[in-house]
Formats: sequence, structure tokens, C-alpha cells
Amino acid sequence: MATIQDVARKAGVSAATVSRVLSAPERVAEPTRARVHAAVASLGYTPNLAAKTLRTLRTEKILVTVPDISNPFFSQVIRGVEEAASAAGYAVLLGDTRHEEAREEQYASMLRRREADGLIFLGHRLPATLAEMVAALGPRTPIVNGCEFSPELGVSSAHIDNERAAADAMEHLYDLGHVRVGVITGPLVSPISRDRLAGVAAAAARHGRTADLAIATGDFSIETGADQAGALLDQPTRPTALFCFSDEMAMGALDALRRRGLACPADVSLVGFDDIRFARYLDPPLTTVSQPTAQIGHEVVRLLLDILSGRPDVTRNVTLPHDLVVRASTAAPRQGRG
Amino acid sequence: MATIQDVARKAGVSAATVSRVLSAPERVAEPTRARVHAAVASLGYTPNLAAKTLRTLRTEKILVTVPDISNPFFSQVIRGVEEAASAAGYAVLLGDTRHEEAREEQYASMLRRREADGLIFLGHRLPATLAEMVAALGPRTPIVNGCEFSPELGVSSAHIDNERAAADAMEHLYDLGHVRVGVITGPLVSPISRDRLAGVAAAAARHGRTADLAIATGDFSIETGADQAGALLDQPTRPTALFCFSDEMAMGALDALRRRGLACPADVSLVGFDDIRFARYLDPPLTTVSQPTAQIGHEVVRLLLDILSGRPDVTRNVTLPHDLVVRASTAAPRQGRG
DNA sequence: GCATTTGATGAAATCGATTACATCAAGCGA
DNA sequence: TCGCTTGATGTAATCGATTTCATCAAATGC
Repeated sequence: MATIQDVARKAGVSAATVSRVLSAPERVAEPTRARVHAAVASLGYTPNLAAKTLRTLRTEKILVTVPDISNPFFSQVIRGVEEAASAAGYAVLLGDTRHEEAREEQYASMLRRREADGLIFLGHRLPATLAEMVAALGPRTPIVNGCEFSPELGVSSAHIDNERAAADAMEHLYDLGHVRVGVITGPLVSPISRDRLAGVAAAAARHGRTADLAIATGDFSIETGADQAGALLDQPTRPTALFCFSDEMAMGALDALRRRGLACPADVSLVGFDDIRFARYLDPPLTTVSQPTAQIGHEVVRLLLDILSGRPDVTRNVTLPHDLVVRASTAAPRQGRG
Repeated sequence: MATIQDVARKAGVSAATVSRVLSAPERVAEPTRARVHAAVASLGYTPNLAAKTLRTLRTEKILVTVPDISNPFFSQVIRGVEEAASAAGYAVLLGDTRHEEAREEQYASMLRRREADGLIFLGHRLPATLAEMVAALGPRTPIVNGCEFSPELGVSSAHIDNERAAADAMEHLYDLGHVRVGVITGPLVSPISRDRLAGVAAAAARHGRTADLAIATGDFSIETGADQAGALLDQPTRPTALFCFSDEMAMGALDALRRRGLACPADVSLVGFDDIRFARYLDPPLTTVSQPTAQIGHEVVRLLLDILSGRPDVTRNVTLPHDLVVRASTAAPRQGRG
């Protein structure tokens, strides 16, 4: 590997000049600049990142943590993150925290040790040590939250309007004529679930159907979707529609319906959330709330790069557009029930 | 951040001694060692990675490239990789190459610049510049291939026996009494597809059904699965079973069946490949070849760490066990057809 | 009891960049 | 023409570790 000294020697200048040509070209006279560029090209020189990092404290890496990389929703967001990051010259360090606090702390310490310039976290939990960092640095803390939004964390974020999105889904069901609607939420510690539940409650209230809501709590997984859907369906007054806070839970719900010999949407309508790639290929194709995963990924990187560029700023919480995609899993309820 | 100098000062020793305590403790007298440890603890000292890397050329990072991170099969393998890597003290740099050679080269250059200690690649293509590296360094090249295996690449790898696995799937169909079987492969440039196709051909030959095979080529995606399944189903002599080289293509095939009003497995049996998390929740639950994704991820890291530890070695190609999971998408063909 | 080995530690070079400061020549105004 | 500004470049310190070599004391052998 050629070093900056090699380039300097070849171009007949000092290492300082080479460095300037590469990072502040306007400070170097044109003929010198050309000589240096030629030397760089002929030696195939690339600055050593470790040396640069040691000197400048910039790693050109961003750390991205996810609660579960094997979740297609998250992996699509990550895809957007990777795309935007690599376009901006940053490498992505991936941390799969598996919902475990120990792993979250482990990755948090990477940021504290400055092994990455910034952190994008897709969960809802910010490790304690990083919360301290936010308290100390304020809006300049290089931490951004993706998909979720908790004002009290004090970090910038990009996400959809979850309350509104959930309300849209409910409105769709009410418009079809549904009365008794079952809702399967995610863990209520996450603001994403709380916001969506608020949207559900608001829509129900608007239609005077608050008492007809049946709420169950899942954890976004297929399995809890199946379990909770089963519980709701086995109630004495069966809901004619189910709204799940993730497509995976909707897949579980579909399974629960099948096991009970119930048809979707004839007997029970079903709405999911996320619009993962598989949603449209389920049977029936799933009506769901589409999240702009790539856009969330891009935006979250943009927010982080803004912070890293040193613009003083305030925290920014960017709301991106969602879209209720109506497919074939929702229909008007059967006539002649209570 | 405390530096090694701070620790040295606090412990009343030189920086060299601190370094020794941390990396070769047996070379330091016990009382000194204790003092240094105390100083380390009280200052919360962690060695600066950039400085360490600059000096030693070791980054403690491994680079993992995937053709498509949003593919649940790959993201599950990545999960295994991340788990094993972080357990061994390595961080994971993620590269989503999107099947694009330019991106593959971009990440290849990260390895050449030594911004990672090694590379795990999950595709089948090894960028040209890295092939040169393999030619030069032989089995010590810190590059490992996951899921795929091409002997001519000259790198270690972990994967299932794809030929055997595909043959198992075909045997299952033949055992059920199927005669005309449609097969939807992946791109034939990838050894994974070729190996599986070889298994298909071998099984067909064993049963004297070579002429009854109908082969179509997809690209592992849902869309090509639907298209190619459609083409096979619309042939004059319709296959009574389809074998897709990925679960995603099987999902597409399921969609094609539905659109044609064909029942699975009553009219057409279906076998997938990979056993992604969703396979068992399709309707009908998909019979498929299960790959040990986590294990592949772990193994591939183990292989890489072995190379990094300097054991001279030869390349090792590890075959992991697959498993044909029979669910409800396969059954005996209807009576009374050709 | 003296020479020599052994063990513990420190001094200093090194990895490869960036950047504050120094230097020097050319250009400018009066 | 002289002093001063400006622009271009070089010198050297610095980032924070690792590691070679030197030093010195204690232990060992004869």
C-alpha cells in the first residue's frame, strides 16, 4: 500500500501538500496539484483510514442497530440506510440487538469509544449511557432514531405518522361497515404501538365504537399474531375485522382464521401494517399500511449526516408519508350479525 | 477518553507496561499487574481502536456482503454471522451489493485497503481484484464464501449439499407418484442453481423421468417465480408438481396457481427451498428444504477466524446438514391423468 | 564471591495521516 | 525601491497505541 510519503516523494512535494491536495485543493497551486494527482493515480494511493481516524477522530462509519435483522421490515429499512450511507462515503456497522439490553449497551459503547461517527437505532430503546450523552450534547448528539419517535429521547428521527396511519386503517374498516373490530398491538412500551393505539381509539371514538373494540397485545411476531388472533376470534362476540400492528402478526392471524375454518375476508377482514414484500402475495393479498422503508432509511442517514456536518440545529422529527394499500383481505362484513 | 498514558501515570509505570498487562500479562510481575488493572478500572480505559489498528493492521472488523439484505434467507444468515462475530469481539461491516458488480468492487476495495480483517460474501461472485488476492495468498486469504460453493474460487466456504438437497426434494415428489415435474431454478451462473439442478437431473434419471422434467429459469424472486410457474402451468402437459429453488419463488408460484384456479396440493404440489420463517405460514404450509441459516453464519465466521489466527491450512469447504420439511403443499397427484 | 543468565521495566521508534506554524518568494502600494 | 501583504509550500508536532531494544536488579552457577 502506498503511503502519503510515497506520493509526496513521487510528486516532489511534502506530505503536507499531498494532504492539502486531497482535502483542500484550493490551497494548492494548480501545477502542483496536477503533479500530485498524477502521483496519486499512478500509485493507486488511498489514505489509510486508521491513520486518518486517529488524527481526526472521524471514522467514516455509522453504526446501525436493529432489534431483529431477520425481520423483513427492518431489513428493508437497513437497505435504505446502507444505500444512502455508502453513497455518502460512509460504511455501515451492523448491530443486531435481539431486543437484548446487554447487546444494546455493547453497541452503545462502540459509539462512546468513537468507533463510529454516529448511531442510527431502529428500536425504541436508547441505552442509558447514550441517554446521558444526549443530555450532555443536546441536538448535536450523533444519534438518530428510525421508524419510532419518542419526544422524551431528545433525538432526531424519521418515521410515519403512526397515529394517523392506524386511524386510516380503522376508518377503512368502519367505512366497510364493520362494528366490532379486534386490534392486535405490539408491546405497549414502544411508542409506535401507543401511537397506533391512540389512532385506533380516536377513530373508534369518532364512530361511537369505543365499546366495540377488542384489544390484544402481541410482540409483532407471527406467533403472537396467531395466538392473540385466536383469543379474539374465540370471544363470544367475534370481531368481524382484525387490525394487526405488523404484517407478520397478520400472517399469524391468517393462520388462526384458517385453523378455525373462517374465511378472509368473507368471515373476518384483516388489515396489517408495514407492507412487507410478502404482503401482496398472501392469500388473500393483504390490505395493509405501507411504510416508505427506503425513504425512512435515506432520511435517517440525512439527519445523521447533518448532525455530523456540525450544523448547530435543533432536533428534527421528520414525518414521512404512509399509504393504506387496500388489497383483498378486507370487505364488508357479512349481513345479519349483531 | 483515558489514554494508555493516563493509565501509565496513574499506575506509576510506563505505557509499555500497561500495553503488556493488556496483551501479554504473563510478562509483567504480579504486583505491577494488579496496579495497572486497578488504574484501568478506575479510569474506565479502553484502548483506542484506530491507534491499535494503525500499529497492528488489525481492525477487528469483518466485512459481510450480501446480494440483497432484504431477502429473509440472507438476513437470517447475517444474523448468525453477527452473533458469532460479536461473540468473538469482531464488529460486522455490512455491504448490500444489490447484485451490482460496481458495489461488489467497492466493498472489495475496503478489504484491500485493510479496513476489515476479512470478508464473508454470500453471493457467488468474487470480484476480480479479490480473485487476484486469492491467487497470491492462497488458503490464507481472509475470504470465506457462505451458502454457495465454487471450487474454482479457491476460498473456504460453508453451505449445504445443494445437489443432494434438491435430489431429496425430487425423491419426495417421485415417491408421491408425480411424473411430470416442473422446476424453477435460479440464475444458472450461480453454482447453487447448477448443483441443485444436477440433483434434480440425477433423481429424475434414477426414476427414468428425465424426459418429463420441465425446467424454467428464475432469479429467486417472487415475481419470476410467478412468471415461470405460469409458463410451466400453461404448457399443454401441465406438471403435477413444481419445485422452486427458493421459497420466494414458491410464493410466486402459489400466486400463479391461485390466479389459474388451481388448488395446491390437490392440482399441483409445490416444494420450495430455504425454509424462511414465512414458509410454514403460507396457505398451504410449504414443503421446503430447510437450510441451517444460523449455523451457516456461525461456521463461516469460524472459518474466517481460523484463517485470521494464522493457522496455515488448506481451504475448507464445510457441508452442513439440510432437512426436507414436509408440510401441506405436497400430496399425491390426482388420479386419472397422463 | 564473581560472572552470567533471567526477569521486569522503561525509552524511544513506529504506524500514516492532519494541521498549526514557519518560511520564503512574489506582488503590491506608496 | 522598500516594507508589507498574500499565497504556496515545507517542518514538525500530534493522534494513541505496540514493540524492539536497552537497562538494571535479582537470581543462579561455579
